[in-house]
Amino acid sequence: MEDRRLAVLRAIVEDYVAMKEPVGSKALADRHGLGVSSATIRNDMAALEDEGLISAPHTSAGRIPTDKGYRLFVDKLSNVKPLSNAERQAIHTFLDQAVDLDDVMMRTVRLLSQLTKQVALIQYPLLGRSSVRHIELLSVSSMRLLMIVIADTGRLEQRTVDTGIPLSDAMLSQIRSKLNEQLDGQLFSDVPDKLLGFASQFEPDLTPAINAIVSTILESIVRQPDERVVLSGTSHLARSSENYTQTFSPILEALEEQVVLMRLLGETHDADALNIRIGSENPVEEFHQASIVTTGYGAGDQTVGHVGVLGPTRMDYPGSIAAVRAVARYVGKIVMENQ
Amino acid sequence: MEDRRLAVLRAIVEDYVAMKEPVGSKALADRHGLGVSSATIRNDMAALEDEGLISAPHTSAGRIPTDKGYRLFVDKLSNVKPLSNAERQAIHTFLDQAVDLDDVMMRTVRLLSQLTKQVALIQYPLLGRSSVRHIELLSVSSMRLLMIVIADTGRLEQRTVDTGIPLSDAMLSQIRSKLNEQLDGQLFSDVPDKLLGFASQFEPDLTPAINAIVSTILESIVRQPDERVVLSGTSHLARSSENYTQTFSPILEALEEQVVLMRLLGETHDADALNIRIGSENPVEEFHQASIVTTGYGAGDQTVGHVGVLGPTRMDYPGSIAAVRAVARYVGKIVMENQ
DNA sequence: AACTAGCACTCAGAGTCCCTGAGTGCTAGG
DNA sequence: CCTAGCACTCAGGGACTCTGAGTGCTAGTT
Repeated sequence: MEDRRLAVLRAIVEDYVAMKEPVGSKALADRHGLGVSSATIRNDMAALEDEGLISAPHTSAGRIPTDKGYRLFVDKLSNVKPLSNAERQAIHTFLDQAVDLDDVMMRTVRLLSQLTKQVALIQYPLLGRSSVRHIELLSVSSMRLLMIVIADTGRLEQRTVDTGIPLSDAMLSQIRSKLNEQLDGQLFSDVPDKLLGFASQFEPDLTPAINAIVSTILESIVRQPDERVVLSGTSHLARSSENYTQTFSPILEALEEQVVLMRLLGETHDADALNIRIGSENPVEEFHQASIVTTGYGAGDQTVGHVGVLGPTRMDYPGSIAAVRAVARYVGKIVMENQ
Repeated sequence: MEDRRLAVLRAIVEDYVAMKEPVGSKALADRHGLGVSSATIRNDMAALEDEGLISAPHTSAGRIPTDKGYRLFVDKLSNVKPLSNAERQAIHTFLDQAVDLDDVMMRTVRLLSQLTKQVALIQYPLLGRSSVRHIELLSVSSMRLLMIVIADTGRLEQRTVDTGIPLSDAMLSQIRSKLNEQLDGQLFSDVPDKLLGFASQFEPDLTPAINAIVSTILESIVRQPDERVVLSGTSHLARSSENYTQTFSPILEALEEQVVLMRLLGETHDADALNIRIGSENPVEEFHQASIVTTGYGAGDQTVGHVGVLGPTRMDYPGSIAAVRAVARYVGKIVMENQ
């Protein structure tokens, strides 16, 4: 009988997700082959309500799952919903067309939002976990140069540096080679150490210029708050959220805050495991009406970033999970194979 | 009397923009010092309606301006609304903090959307009008290399190239120097010409590899459809549009199409002049309920990109125009001074 | 003990009706 | 050419009713 109660919960979640309307005992008895009458289901529903798994918006309406109910469904009751071959195919062909990292990121969110009909988000590969491929220095004017850091994930960081003193081309290329000699292939997290005392390798009168360069490099790779997140598919959110001024507009606003997006995606729990936050479980106030499904991407257990979808708590969890997983796996492969 | 009719139109536009409600003859007579009675204003309004400048949503409501009415207002009746010093100051300090081109673009749309309470858009500097600062080639693996094109606006394009045959480091640096020798400082639009017969400068067995590199360069700079547009402030749109499922969701969707955004921003008319499209004047179906204010940015008469805002036809045109102009001027300065 | 049938009860939402007041157009007079 | 005044229109809001989906509970059945 305990089993049947859970079957009822599952049926409620599934029907509610499909119909977007509170579901009643009669509908359940009819549509799902539970083998009992609606009266029995009513008793079960009353029990489920006591446990806080479902609730009724008003007396004469059906029940809808609570956040706790969705949580139980996700943890215990949902079956994997494998992607169709066509969908798998679409992921591969669409992402393979990407020409550079920006393009990969953009295509990923596009694709994921189309697959899930929700808002998709992806975080650029974290610098801390990738390594330096090359550092380029270009003189812009006599006392100013452009520095470009290239990561093995294809991510680029550029900064202008005011050297304070003019640097000859010869000098510049010497600095460049020394930099690359000592940094190429190093993990970004190791870079600060490797750069300790870097200026001492050059003549003392160059020290201020060298230090300017070094500190710009450090700044460009440490700068965590700048970790970029891109997203797509906000129009799906518009379509699914009914009471829009109260919930929707704040969500849109929050989605423009990089810091908030980082919290949504970044708060890593179990490394690259799938992470689901349902309604009020969410750390950010604005998203108490929404659910988020995220996972890490990268090579093997090495997570270099996160990707996921955001939608109403009433979302198709099995479908979203499958899509996020599949896309994450493929993006990981693409980003890592460039090195 | 013709003058008064126009004054009435102006008053209607201003009141409607401020109140978001159809405005009636009595309200006009009270609030604006037109010096005539409401009955007279009613006659004027009837005339304006005959000319198609205003219309009534229903019999017992006030009037609202038509697209044609807004157009007349914008062309003839609106006064410039200068920005406050605080606003000017905000533009400077906020944009000066930008560390690279991506950051400039992002900060610009943020700022502009906050200033105007509307959706702000900006187009990355067009490659065709800027010139090559440097081309970098890095070997990734034996037969694969990473090519990075750096524009004088700070814009970066990167591509991976499969050379087909292995290239020694010496060879690579030779190619690199030749490339830069011939391309540095050239306008992007001249690059294809300059690269004609480039491969003939090297040994014949390198030809396929060189050609792969050359064609990747060409592809990366020609690729017009990839011209990027970024935007911000969609939540403002959510707040201002009332009948949202019909108009709002499609707009959001259209805003995710780069091609559409390009049409909105890109269709250059009078070089860098201010460009305003009101409601149905708009080339894109989805935006018939919206207005767009755009202008070019760059150095002097040299437009390298466009920037603007998008909002409901009922928008504060004088304010938007002032903000767009001021921001465009400053962005142009920043982007150009990096060279 | 577990299920079912049946019944009384609740209540959101849709439909109807009416009223109000903002706003109009028109006409006659200054 | 303007104004005062009047009759007219009609969206929007409030009050009311009705309906049906859905519930909880109890008594009966297996």
